[in-house]
Amino acid sequence: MDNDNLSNFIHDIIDADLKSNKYNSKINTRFPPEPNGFLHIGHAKSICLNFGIAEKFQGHCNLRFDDTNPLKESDEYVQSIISDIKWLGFNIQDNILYASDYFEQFYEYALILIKNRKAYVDDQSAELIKINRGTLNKPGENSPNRDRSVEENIMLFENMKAGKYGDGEKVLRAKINMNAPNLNLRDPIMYRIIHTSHHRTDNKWCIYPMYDWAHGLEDSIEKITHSICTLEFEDHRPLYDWYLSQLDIHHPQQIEFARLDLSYTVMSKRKLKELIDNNYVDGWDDPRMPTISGFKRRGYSPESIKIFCNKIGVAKRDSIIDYALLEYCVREDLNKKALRVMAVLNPIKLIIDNYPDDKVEELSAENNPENELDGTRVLPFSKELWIERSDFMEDAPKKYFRLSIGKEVRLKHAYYITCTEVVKNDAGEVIAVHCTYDPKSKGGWTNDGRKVRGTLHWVSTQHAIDAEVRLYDRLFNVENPLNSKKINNFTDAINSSSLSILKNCKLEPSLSNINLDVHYQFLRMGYFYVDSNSTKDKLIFNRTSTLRDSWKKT
RNA sequence: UGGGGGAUCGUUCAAUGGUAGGACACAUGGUUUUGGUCCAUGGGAUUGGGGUUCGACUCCCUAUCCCCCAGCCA
Repeated sequence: MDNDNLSNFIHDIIDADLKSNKYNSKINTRFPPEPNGFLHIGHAKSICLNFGIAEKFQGHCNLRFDDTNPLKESDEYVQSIISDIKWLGFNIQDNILYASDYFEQFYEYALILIKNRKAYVDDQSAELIKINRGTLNKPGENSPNRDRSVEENIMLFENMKAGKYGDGEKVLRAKINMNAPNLNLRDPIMYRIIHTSHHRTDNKWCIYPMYDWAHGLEDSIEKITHSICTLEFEDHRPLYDWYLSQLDIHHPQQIEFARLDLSYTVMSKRKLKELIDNNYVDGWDDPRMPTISGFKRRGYSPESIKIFCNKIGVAKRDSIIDYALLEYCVREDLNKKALRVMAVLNPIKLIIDNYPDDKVEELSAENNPENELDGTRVLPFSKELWIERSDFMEDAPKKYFRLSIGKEVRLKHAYYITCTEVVKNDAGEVIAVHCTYDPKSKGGWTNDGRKVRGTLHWVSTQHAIDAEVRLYDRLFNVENPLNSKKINNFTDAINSSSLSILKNCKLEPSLSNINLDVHYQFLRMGYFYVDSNSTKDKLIFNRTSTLRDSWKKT
């Protein structure tokens, strides 16, 4: 990945900081997910940004779990996040950290703020705190508990920690300014009481730090230099800075960028979970999901995701990236590495009348025209073949290069054939096509200068293996399901045909010894990848993407 | 209408007072044993109005539009 050439406004800031020796020339970043869901491609953007900066500037990037809310988090999510980041190819062996490992330190820091009269325990109910916070246009009102003595605050805070109060009975608040125009500064809550066991600290704690209190401290403890987050945290930066200044500890610079949004999908963990919970998709790794695990199962390569993340750029304005760009990136990568094979998805029979009944020929086929090193394989050829239903048409339009009666086409790697006759069932559906072949065109070529435009893929019926193939389309019918005038709820825009399952597909026999981790190109049909639920007895392929198709029916 | 951000081809990212450029998408050709790949060509943008300047996407004024914030979520 050549990200040395990458640049964006954050790189510019770092360049300037390096020049002024702001952080002793050591650059540290972090990727801080909350383990409350699976990672999606928006996270991949952040991962590539943060790990990419570490690579480019010879620094470090930590994976740090922001596990400050036991109500929503679990080890299952921790494990999925680790595995997704490893799959993307970033080295995190020694860099997996947890906010929960710093809880003791956070507590000590809180005591310092209390002693400096910068924090107090508040007994007000959640409702009251909300009311007294004021509104966008109205200033807040001081809590009656705001001026408790240091001693009383320490005692109450210790009691909070010791579990003497129930959930919501007390909170620790920073004493800043209830009149601040920035709502985040109106005595924000630092600790709340939650009597729930935590996936790592178990029942050791019943007070848990809020994001704003914890995040800067985590960054500071880890000696992060550039704390990169998304735009909605711009309003939180004054608070981030306030906590660190009060404590007078290492002070990273928070920088905000616009999160990734992709057309025809949704990107919030909450919405994705809603799709799962309501059975619109099969789970976090459903191949239609914009999750890392979804893309993996769909057959995207980690490289294609990284190419994409580096191509979309980093800026501060809200934008929606065209899904077509993602598809371009996966095609670009897979075109180089996918092994070409032949598979007929919607089969009809092709009978070569002048080919000997029992003869079987072994033809040689290249595995990848983009890479000679991928070698060749052997294809069995015989009198009866499967071809694609859409490759025959009775009344073909002018520019149809495929099969219709009287027309000659090439069978890839095999022979020229000319269509002679079509067989239909009682319902008028085509069930078989007859043709003759030209024995002199073996390998799919003659020297007589004949022009044969169409080339079809095929599979010998007696050698074919069966498989199920799953075709995927966009999950939503509108570009921006969360903000579309055409619909009320985002689920109204779900594409009801985002999945279609083909159960009668015929694959060339070389696919019987399948390699699970290989990306295939089914010739002329697209890129395909073995599904994780595939078995020896029931082979299942997912279509990663179609090929670009410049042929448009009139 | 309190505060914080942001407006550049259809989409997205650049241009840091000096020829508005790239990528994707689209269109048209060429090559081709995949209607793939590859190659070439084309159309297409500075939110509006003023100002400063030899020169403005960039600086100033003004108007407009969009996003975020009133969780004991992150």
